[in-house]
Amino acid sequence: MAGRVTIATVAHHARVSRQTVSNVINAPQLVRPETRERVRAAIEVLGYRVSQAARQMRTGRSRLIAVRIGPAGDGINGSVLDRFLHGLTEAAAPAGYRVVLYTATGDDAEIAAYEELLGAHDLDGFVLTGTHPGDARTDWLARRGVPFVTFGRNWEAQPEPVFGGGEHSPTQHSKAQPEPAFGGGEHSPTLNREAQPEAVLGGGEHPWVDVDGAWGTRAATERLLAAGHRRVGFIGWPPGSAVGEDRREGWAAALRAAGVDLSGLERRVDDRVAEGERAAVDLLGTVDLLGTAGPSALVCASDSLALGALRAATAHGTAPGGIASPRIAVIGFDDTPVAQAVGLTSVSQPLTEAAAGCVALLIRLLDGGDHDGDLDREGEGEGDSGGRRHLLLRPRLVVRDSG
Amino acid sequence: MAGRVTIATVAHHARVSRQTVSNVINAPQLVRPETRERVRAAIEVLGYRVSQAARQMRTGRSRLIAVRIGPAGDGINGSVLDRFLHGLTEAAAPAGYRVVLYTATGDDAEIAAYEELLGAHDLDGFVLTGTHPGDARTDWLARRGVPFVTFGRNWEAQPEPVFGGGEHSPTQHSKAQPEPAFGGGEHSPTLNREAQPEAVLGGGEHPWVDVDGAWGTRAATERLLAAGHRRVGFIGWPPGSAVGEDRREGWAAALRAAGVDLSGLERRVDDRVAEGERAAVDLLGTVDLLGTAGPSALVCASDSLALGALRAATAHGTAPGGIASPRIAVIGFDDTPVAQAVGLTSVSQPLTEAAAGCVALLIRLLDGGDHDGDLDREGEGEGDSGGRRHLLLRPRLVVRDSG
DNA sequence: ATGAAAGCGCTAACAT
DNA sequence: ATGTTAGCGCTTTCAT
Repeated sequence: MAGRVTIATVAHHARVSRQTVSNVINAPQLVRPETRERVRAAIEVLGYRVSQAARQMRTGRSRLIAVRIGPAGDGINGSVLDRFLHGLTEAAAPAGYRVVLYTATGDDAEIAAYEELLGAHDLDGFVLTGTHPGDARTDWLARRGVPFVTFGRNWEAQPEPVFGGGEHSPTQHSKAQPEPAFGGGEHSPTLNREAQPEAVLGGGEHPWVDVDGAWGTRAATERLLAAGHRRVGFIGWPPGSAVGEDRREGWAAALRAAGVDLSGLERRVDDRVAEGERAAVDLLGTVDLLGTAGPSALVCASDSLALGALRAATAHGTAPGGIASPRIAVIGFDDTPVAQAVGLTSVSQPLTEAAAGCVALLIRLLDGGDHDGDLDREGEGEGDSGGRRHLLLRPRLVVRDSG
Repeated sequence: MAGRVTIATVAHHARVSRQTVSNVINAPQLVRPETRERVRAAIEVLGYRVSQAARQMRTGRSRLIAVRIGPAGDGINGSVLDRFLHGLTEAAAPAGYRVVLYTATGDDAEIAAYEELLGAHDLDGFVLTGTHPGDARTDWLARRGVPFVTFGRNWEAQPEPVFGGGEHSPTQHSKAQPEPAFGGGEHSPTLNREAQPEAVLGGGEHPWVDVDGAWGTRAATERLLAAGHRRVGFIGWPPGSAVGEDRREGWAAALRAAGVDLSGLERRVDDRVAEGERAAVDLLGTVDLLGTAGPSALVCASDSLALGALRAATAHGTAPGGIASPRIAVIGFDDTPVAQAVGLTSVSQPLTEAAAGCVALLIRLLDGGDHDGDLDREGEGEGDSGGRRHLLLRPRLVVRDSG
C-alpha cells in the first residue's frame, strides 16, 4: 500500500487531469462517455474513494445527518427507535449520507448539541423525534436555517391535523394484507403546500413525517365493532399530549360513526402497565344508572396500557363464581415485542417507511430537490411525490389472539 | 455572522500566532498558563470550534467510531441494542468521539461496509456485536490493523472462558442492591494479558467486553435453590451457540454444587415463546422411572423462552382437577421490556457499562493509552484499570413476581 | 514558549 | 470537454 490513492493517482492512471476525475464523480454529464469510462475503470482498479474530509473542507458539507438517541424509556424508544434508526441508516446510505448519533437530556442540552455538531462537524441535517408543542429545538433550527425533518407532525402549525381520521373509513387490515408503502401520505388538499412561502408561522412549517394514529385506533375500533362489539372502551393517556389526543380521536370517531354513546367508556391514565390494568378493572366493572354494563372490548393508546388491560380482561373472564364471561377483546398500539410475545392485537407503525420518508425529505432539502427519485424507492408507482413536504403514513393493524 | 471563526480569528483576537491556538487545544501543557487562558477566553467569546474536516485532513483521523445496526430481530436487538447504542454515544462524546451507524446483512457485506467507511470516511474504529466463532469480520479488521472492540468475548481464542462461573459463587442480588459499575471485570489471573504479544492466534486476541452469562444463570439458579427448590430445570438454545452454552453452564454449575442430578432437567429449543412453552410443558409433565416429578422451577436462556415457560407454569398451576400445585418459579434472561411488563424475574445485562467499556477499550487503542482516565469514569476507585484489554461484566438478577 | 511555512485532498472558478 | 490555479482550516515540522 504505497500511500493513499488520491484523485491525482486516478488522474495519472487514466491520463486525464485531476479535475476531470472530479467531474466524473460529481458531474459525469460533463465528461465524454469514453473518458468517463476510462476514469471509472481507473477508480475501480485502484480502489479509489473520495476523501470525505477533503470534500467537506471544500464544500462545507459533511454528508452526515444526526439523530438523537435518548436514554431508554424517554419518548420514542426501545424496539421502536431501534427499527426507526435502522430504517434511517438504510435509507441514507444509498444517497451517500451517514447517520450519527447524539444524546441530550432536555431541549436546551439538545440545542447545545446542535451547536457542537454544526460547528465542529458541519452536520448537514437533523432528524428530530418526539417533537412537542412549543418545541424550542425546531425554532432554533429553523431560525438558523439548518435543514431538519421531524418524525411527528407539527401540531402547532396545524390546529386541525385530522387528515386520516376524517372522511374515509379505514378498512380492515390483517397481517396478510399488504400496505402500500408510501401511499400513506393522504391526498388531502391540505397537504399540497409546496406553493406556500418557506417560513410561515415563525419557521413552524418544516417538513415532517408522521403516522396517522387516529387512523390506527379507528381501524382497531371498527374491527371490534364489526366483530359485534358495541361498547368499545378506550384507555388513553392524560389529556395534553397531541399524540394521545390523536389516538383517542380515532376511537371516538369510529364510535360516533356507529352511533355509540361515548360516555363512561374511557379512562385516561399514565402510560404504565399497572395503570392500564387499574383503568380496565374500573371500566369493566362499570354499570351505569340504566343498568348498562361496562365495555366488552378495549382499545388502548399503547401496548403497555393494553397489556394491563389484557390482565384485567383475563381476570374478568374468570370472575369469582366461576361464571365465564365472554372474553373481553383488547387492542394495543405500537406492536412492540411485548405485543408479539403475548399475542396482543396491536396497531403497527410503518417505521421503515417513516424513516425512509424522513431521509427523502431531508435530502431533498439538502440536495435542493434533485433527488426526487428517492421518494419512489418502494416503487409503488407514485410518480407525483415531487414537492410534498409532509408524509402522513397509515399504520397497520396486526391481528392476534387478543382481538 | 461574518464568515467562519477559524483558528486565525482566535489567534488574532488573543494576539498570538495560530500555532499557539492549536497548541492550547491539542497540547495545553506547552503553552504558558497566562497565554493559555487568554486564548481560551477568545475561543469562548468567539464561539470557536475546531473544524473536524480540517483536522481530519491533517491527522487522518475522523474521531468517528462505527457500530452496526442490524434489521430488527437480528442478533442483539430491540431494546437491548437501543440501550447499548445510547451507552456508546454517551461514553464516546466526552472523549470527543461520535458514533456513526451502518447496516449490512451478512459478514461479507459488512466487510464491504468497512472498506467504504474506512476509505471514504477515515473511520477510526469499530464496535462489533454478535461475534461468532469463525467470524470473518474480526479477521479482516485485525489483518488490516483497524482498531476494533467486540461486545462479546472472543470464544475462539479462549476455549476455557468461564471466568465468572468458575470458582466464586454469585451472591444474591435484588434490584435494590447496587452493582459496582466497572468491578465486573473478574480479577482472575487469566485476564491479565497485557504482557502478552499483540497478535496471538492470527489476530484473534482483540479487546472485548462481555457479560458473564454463566454468572447470571448461576445466580438465578442459586436463588431458586435458596428458596427451597431442588429440581431446577433449564430451557436453553440448541447446542452450538457459545453464548447459549455459557448460560447453560451457569445453571449446571449451580446444580452440581448443590449435588442435584441434572439428568432430565433440561430442554434445548429455538428461541421462541411457543418453543419455550412447549419445552416447559414437556419438562413439567416429566415423571421418571423412580417416580421423581419434574422441575419445580425453571431457568431460561432468554426472556422469550421464559415467557413461554411462564405460560406453561401458570397452566400447570391450575391443572385439570382444580388441585392448585405450588407455583412453578421461572427466571428469564436479558430483562427485556417484556419481562418488566409481565413481572418476570430476569438476568439483566449491564449494557451501559458494557458500552462504556467498549468505548474505553477502543479509545485506548486509538489514543495510544494516554486516556487511561476514561476507564475510571464511574469513579469506583479502581485505579489499576490500565492495560486490561478485556472486561467481563457481571449481570444483575432483577427479582420480580415470577421467581 | 512562540512563530513561519508547508501541505493534507478536494472542488469552484476561471482558463483553454 | 478538459486543464490550471487557488485555497478550505488545520497541524506538523522547523526555526526562533
